Amino acid sequence: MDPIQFARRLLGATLTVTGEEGSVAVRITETEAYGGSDDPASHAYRGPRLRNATMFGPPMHLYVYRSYGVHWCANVTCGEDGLPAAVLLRAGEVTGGHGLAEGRRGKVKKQNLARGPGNLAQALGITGEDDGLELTGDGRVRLHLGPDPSPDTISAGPRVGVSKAPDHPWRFWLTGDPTVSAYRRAISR
DNA sequence: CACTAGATGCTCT
DNA sequence: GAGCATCTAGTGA
Repeated sequence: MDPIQFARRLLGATLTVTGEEGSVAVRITETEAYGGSDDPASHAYRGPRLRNATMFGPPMHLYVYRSYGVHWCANVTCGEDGLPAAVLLRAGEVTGGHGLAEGRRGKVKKQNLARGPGNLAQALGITGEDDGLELTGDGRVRLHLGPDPSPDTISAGPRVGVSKAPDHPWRFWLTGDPTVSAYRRAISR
């Protein structure tokens, strides 16, 4: 599927991760689309590498990479087998397993538990070991798509933290949601 | 509140 | 050796 369409489709979806300590569920409120050889900001732009192998695999799988040495970031692949495309999960609202999420994140406001890609992955307990997991089965990580969100609740803007292709408005979020990350405040105005 | 700067480790040049 | 799909603490208004 086209990553841009898929990024919008993922808004409002619920991602559940079950570990030994229990489950944490997150309602996704912010996403970013990444393509393949046509997207200079994508990890897949320069072709397949060890790190991005999952992006070239089948759709509806979890692609996890390490960012700035310390953080994990979670993506959902959406391209057919061999065609790289993925959607980065940038922020969400914790809807289940608050205690577990708080234990992992430390003392932060509830709305900030899964605010930002690194924090979202940490609250859910996602690490590099989860790279390549299937999302449609009943495994450790499950994605539950909700109804297609109506377009007038979605805002779009340039992607965050990306130096290339800044003119691509491929970041999407639910308008006005308090859990959306705001490092680069009000962009597309 | 708004903004800046540094930590941190892996990947590619 | 540079450049990151980042986060937090700290400063100044």
